[in-house]
Amino acid sequence: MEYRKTLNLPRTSFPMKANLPQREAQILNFWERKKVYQRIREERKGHPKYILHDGPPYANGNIHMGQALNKVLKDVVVKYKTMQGFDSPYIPGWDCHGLPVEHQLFKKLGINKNEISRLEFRKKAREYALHFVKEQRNQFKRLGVFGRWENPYLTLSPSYEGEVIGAFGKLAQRQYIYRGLKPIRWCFRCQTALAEAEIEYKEKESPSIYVKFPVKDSLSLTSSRLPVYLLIWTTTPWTLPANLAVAIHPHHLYALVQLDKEILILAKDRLARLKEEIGIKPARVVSVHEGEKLRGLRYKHPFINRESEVLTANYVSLDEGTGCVHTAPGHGDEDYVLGLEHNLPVLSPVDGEGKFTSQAGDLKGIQVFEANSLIIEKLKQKGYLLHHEKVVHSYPHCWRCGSALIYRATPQWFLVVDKHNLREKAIKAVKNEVDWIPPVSKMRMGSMLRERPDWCLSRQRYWGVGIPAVHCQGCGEAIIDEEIIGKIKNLTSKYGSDCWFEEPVEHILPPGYRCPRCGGEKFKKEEDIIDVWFESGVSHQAVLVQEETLGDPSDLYLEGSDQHRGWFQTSLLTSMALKGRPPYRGVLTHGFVVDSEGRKMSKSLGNVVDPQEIVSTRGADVLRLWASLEDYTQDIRISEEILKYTVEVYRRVRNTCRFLLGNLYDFDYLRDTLPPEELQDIDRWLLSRLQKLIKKVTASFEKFKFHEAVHLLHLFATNELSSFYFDVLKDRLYTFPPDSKGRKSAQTILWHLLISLTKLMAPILSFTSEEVWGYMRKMEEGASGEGYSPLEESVLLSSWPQVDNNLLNENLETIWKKVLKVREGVLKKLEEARGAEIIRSSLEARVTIIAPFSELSSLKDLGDRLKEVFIISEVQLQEGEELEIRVSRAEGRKCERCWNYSLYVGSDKEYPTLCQRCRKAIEEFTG
RNA sequence: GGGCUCAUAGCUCAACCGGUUAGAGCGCUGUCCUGAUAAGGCAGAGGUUCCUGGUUCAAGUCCAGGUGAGCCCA
Repeated sequence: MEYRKTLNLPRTSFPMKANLPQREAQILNFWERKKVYQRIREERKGHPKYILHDGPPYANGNIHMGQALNKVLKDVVVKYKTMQGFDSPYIPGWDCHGLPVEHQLFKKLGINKNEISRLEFRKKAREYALHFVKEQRNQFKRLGVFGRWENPYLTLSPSYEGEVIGAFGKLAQRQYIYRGLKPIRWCFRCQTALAEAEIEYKEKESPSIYVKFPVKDSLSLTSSRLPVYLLIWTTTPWTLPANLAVAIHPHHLYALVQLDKEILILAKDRLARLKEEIGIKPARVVSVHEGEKLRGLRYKHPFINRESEVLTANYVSLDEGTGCVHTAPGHGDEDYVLGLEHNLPVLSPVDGEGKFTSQAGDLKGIQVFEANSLIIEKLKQKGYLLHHEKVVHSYPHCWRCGSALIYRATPQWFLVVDKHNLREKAIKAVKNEVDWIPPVSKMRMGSMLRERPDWCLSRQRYWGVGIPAVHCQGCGEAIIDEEIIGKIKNLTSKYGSDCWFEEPVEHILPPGYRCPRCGGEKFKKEEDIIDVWFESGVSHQAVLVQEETLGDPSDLYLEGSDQHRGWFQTSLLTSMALKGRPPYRGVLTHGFVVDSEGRKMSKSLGNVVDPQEIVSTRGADVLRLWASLEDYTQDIRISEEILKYTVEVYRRVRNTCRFLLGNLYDFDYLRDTLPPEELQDIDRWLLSRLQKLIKKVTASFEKFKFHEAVHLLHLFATNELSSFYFDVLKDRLYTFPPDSKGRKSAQTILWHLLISLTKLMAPILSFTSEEVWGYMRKMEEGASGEGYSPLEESVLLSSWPQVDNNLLNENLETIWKKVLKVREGVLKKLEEARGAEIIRSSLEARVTIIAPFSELSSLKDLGDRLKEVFIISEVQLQEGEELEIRVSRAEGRKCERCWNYSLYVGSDKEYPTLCQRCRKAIEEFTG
């Protein structure tokens, strides 16, 4: 007889090979068809809310690994909270305005700003942004991310834009907004401001000059009667008319160096190089002073009737120049910031064409680069030029027209960070009102807030929301008026931000409007747009408040660590200023995706990993698992090796599910479940272990430590299930009569396991858990024969497994811990016996355990079960001094059906190849 | 250059307040099974805890410096 057919071997159509790319498509389809996300919303209505507010990714290009990671982490949080019973709607958003779209589009069109009208361009930009919103939406959905995808929030939607203007207006009303000068990169050929991304560095030849600035009260430094000069170095002589300070390093040493008939002040450490490079011949070093000591020293401008003084700054470097840095707040970033600190005016006597204005005196009308030689000549005549040569250096150029750029100060709109103690309040809120994960974020946020300058809100761009200000044509006054802003807000909310640029100014102004300063009647609209960071920064107003399913403040913002300066901060500042509290109760940050060496991804390094490729070759669940496998508080590595490992973990989980499904084919949960007291010891033990797993995994999810949860699940599947419990169970599952108590006891556990594990992994392995869930439902329908399953239609509609304290059994766990310890020793001895060719399969073995009485008792209690636990054919227990394990060949013959060795085999005439146990089973089977 | 941070087996992670011989899983090697089978079991080999110095009876853990890397700013 073919006894194999009398066994209850696993049966399932759940495939071992996942073939995720194809299968996931079907599951996505299932979710869509069954409207699972919508049904979650309906079923959670009225439950406590958990709001994760989506930081809008930029609608430009396909999604990259970082965005994929970010969205998956968000999805894991939302799904977990949902299964925990929260009403956790997720409304994804996109950042649609701004430079990257504008820049990319200009590139694509092959034109510049002057070759297209603003409105025409904006129309194209809109299409461009919306195109990528659509693309990215599909890519995110493909990752299995649940959310209100059909109606996301877009920063270019009229209602959002209206809120942006409203927020700007309110801040202005509360005097947070002012107008000031700030140097920006300027292309005088294109007559436009340029952003960092639009700058190309190219070699350029510039003059390199060393200039002497006469010191006024040199007596404080030296008793010498010789004239004393600060020696500065610059490659932009044309910025000298705007010189308002000399910066030196506070902690470096500066030398007074006597030349022929003069004394120069320069950094001591530069002296040797300068002797070499420009050939100065010092007679002697008069004295040496710490930079700090020279602070406040006054000097005369070399050709303008003006006095300024020496300031100290940490950015002063001794790598080049003289250590005395010519400072023109209107012509450089560092200069500007230093100037702000010392209340220097932002002098910038240069117009949009790059020509000097009347502020530059007799240089008026001369183009700045052409003025270089005139200025050098002037310095020479006055005797202030120490040295002059030419250098070739890397210099910023316009990406479009290729001309050299200049720094030029222009009027900009700012948000004052110190108004009404905003900065202090924000820092306090960071400290006391927000939960930062990981905790170091708190410090980082705090120190960034402490240091940040006022927020420049204006951009000289096309693609964004116009700043709702008007300028009086008569006196040039820039006006922000509550009434005007109210009107713009309404118009914009209805028609979108184009209306600001479309409508003539008269339509916007209230009838008979006059300039509050000069009474003028003619106005023009502000042309600048609002910084996109301001747009996304007010999403708490435009989204959290406006969307009735959400709420303000939110529970969590979850973004990459770059958002400490970005969204976390802009959102915090605007919320503090508008509402006096943060927009979030918690902030979670993750690191950046880097390669196997920990280096960032870049095209030039050739180490870029594409999420879409992972999805199409290995599946979204693999990507989701990868995102959950690593500790995201640090940088997250990805490589072929790591992906292979991820697939291995996935395989283990999948096969565990398959084994469970395969052994439950004839199990009807409602009919066959045994109550705990009727379960076998080992089964109750496993149930206790499962409760602990649920407890630990839940705790990990609560702490957002997904990698911990994954490790726990993987470890459980490997150590407790695959290598022990399942292995032991096989004999009972396969060889016991189908409806025997022993087998049903095992199956009861398997069912518990399957349902719990499937749920525990659902937030992460959403596709696979849904797939498993579907098989479970089908099984249930089949078993009950009623086409009805007690299981929810989707695992994501089900609830998180609860720990059943009644199933926890410390006593059992202690006993089994001992048994497992002994098992370890047995396995080692079995391996030795295998090596000595005494046995091959462990069932060929007979094991004798000699141990002290105290150790022996728990083993004895197991009785016949003990050999099952060791998967051997015979076990003998003996009392002895200390633990000893002996292995020999089992007696008797191998049962053809269960493969156990027994003396009974051969004794039965009817079933000569069976053991006693199988004989009974067979009778049940045939009878 | 400044702010914040990281570095533990080939990989992913552990190691409470400083306290025995730094632990797991995967991978690797060997091996068994062929009734989870493009599965599964067992055993074994892998570590100068990035480097240098210091504090301490004792350092992966604390301190200083260096190297490499990341985010942000300049």
